[in-house]
Parts: sequence; structure tokens; C-alpha cells
Amino acid sequence: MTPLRRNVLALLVRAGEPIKAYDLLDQMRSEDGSAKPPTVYRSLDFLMDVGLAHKVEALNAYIACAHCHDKGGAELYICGKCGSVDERHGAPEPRNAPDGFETERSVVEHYGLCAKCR
Amino acid sequence: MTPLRRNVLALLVRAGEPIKAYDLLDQMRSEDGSAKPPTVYRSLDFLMDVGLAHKVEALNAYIACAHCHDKGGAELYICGKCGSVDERHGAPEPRNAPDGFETERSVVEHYGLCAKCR
DNA sequence: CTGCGCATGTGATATTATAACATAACGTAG
DNA sequence: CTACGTTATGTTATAATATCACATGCGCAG
Repeated sequence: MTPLRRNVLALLVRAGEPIKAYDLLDQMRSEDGSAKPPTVYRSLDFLMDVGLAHKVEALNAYIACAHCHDKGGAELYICGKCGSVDERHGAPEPRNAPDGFETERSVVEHYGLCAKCR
Repeated sequence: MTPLRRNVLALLVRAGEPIKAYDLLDQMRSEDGSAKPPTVYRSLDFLMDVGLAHKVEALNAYIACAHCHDKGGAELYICGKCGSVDERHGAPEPRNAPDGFETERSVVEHYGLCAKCR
């Protein structure tokens, strides 16, 4: 874990909700000035590799992992109104899977309204 | 359903696996010549609205719906080797959901190896 | 005919992400 | 200590994905 990566993680944590790569980049630039796209994408890739961050595929955005399990995909409940994300782990999919399919990675994202925003 | 939209749907069906918007566009251009990005994106949006196509979020690609249920998100099993997609419907998520969360739309994509490719 | 609503055409541009190559930082073998 | 390999970062450019904004056409209700 390098200072750069730690900084990216801190920004993700501070955001508290999904944040776009280029918004992260803007925040980095306001301190550093020299940040460029590969800087932020490389740090995000690293953080996702080690399980400290997730990509929200349907939003093209990124969040800090709330569980730090380091393995196993998260299940995300994303409120479309307030932007909050509730992250759950370990939900064993109902094995609706085709016979013999071997899952390596799952993307599970639910969009809707959280209890507060209903 | 217009000729344009029917054509896009036909191309999706013909592809038989997830296809990128710009690959669709290339195929359209090879017949039509005048197709442009909004042409294909508008048709895709329409097809997704009426449930005849899905976006594979983690691939930024699109597929024809194999069930035509018109409502309710699909659950996709995507083979990383041969590219085949097995589409399942009606899997009730194990309701690992936060209390009071009201889901409007779900994205469920499983990546791995299909039975044939293992 | 006229006006309205929707679909499409067209050019430009915004957003998201990666390629390719250069430089630096850091540990380890010799 | 020094040379070297490996990993991380800097830098420039560009690719890939998606949308905006405005013009045009087309069918139909009034």
C-alpha cells in the first residue's frame, strides 16, 4: 500500500457513495495537480484486486469496500435517491445456474429506494 | 417496432452473444452506410425499454433477450471462454436485502466457465 | 392543410478507459 | 556499495463508450 493508493482509498471512503473515476481525478488534482487518468485507474485496479474497493458496473463508479473480506463479490443495494449503498456479502445465489456452470465472479447490483427514501 | 429497430434486434439475435454497440454500428454501416452512434443507441434503448434486449453491464455489451418476458431483470451466466450467455429469469434473490429496501431493477451477472468449456 | 408527436438523420462533443513508453523507487544478489 | 530486476508512478496520446442538440421527415388527429 503506497501513499498514492492510500490517498485514493481515503477519497473513496470520504465520498461514502459511488464516485466516478474522473471525479476522483478532479479531487486528486485539486491537491496534487499532476494526477492523470492512468494514475487513478491504476490505483482503483489495485484496490479492487485486493478487495478494498468495488466497481459499481451499472454506474461506472467506484466505492470503498465496506467489509474488506478481500474475496467474494459483494451484493450492492443502491438507493437511486440518496445514493447510499448497502453492501452485503455471502449471499449464496439460489443456484439457478445452468448445469455445470462454474462461477468465477459475480456482479449483483440492486437499484431502488432505501428505507429512508421511500 | 420500426424497420430500424427490427434490424438492430435482428443483428443482436444473429450475434448470439454479447455484442458491443460500435460493433453493431459497424455491421449496420456495412449495409446502410449512414448509421451513426445515436442511431444504434436509440434503438438499443428502445429494445431494452420493451424488454427485448439487455445490457451486459460489466462488458458494456448488449444481447437479445432470450425470454421476452418484457419485465423483470434477467440473471445472466456468461462464459468467459466461448462467450455464450445463459439467461435465467425469476430467480428470487435470497432477500439478503437491507430492511425496507425497495428494489426497482437488478443487475445480476455471473462470469465463469460454461459446462462445455470447463 | 396545419400542427403535433414521434422516429430518424447529422454533426459535434462528453465521458470512461487504456496503450505505450519514460522515469523513479526499492529491494536483493553479487 | 553497486548493478540489476521488479514494481510503481509519470506523461502523452488515443481508444472505446455514450450523449447532446438541433434539423428533418413522416403519419395522423383535428
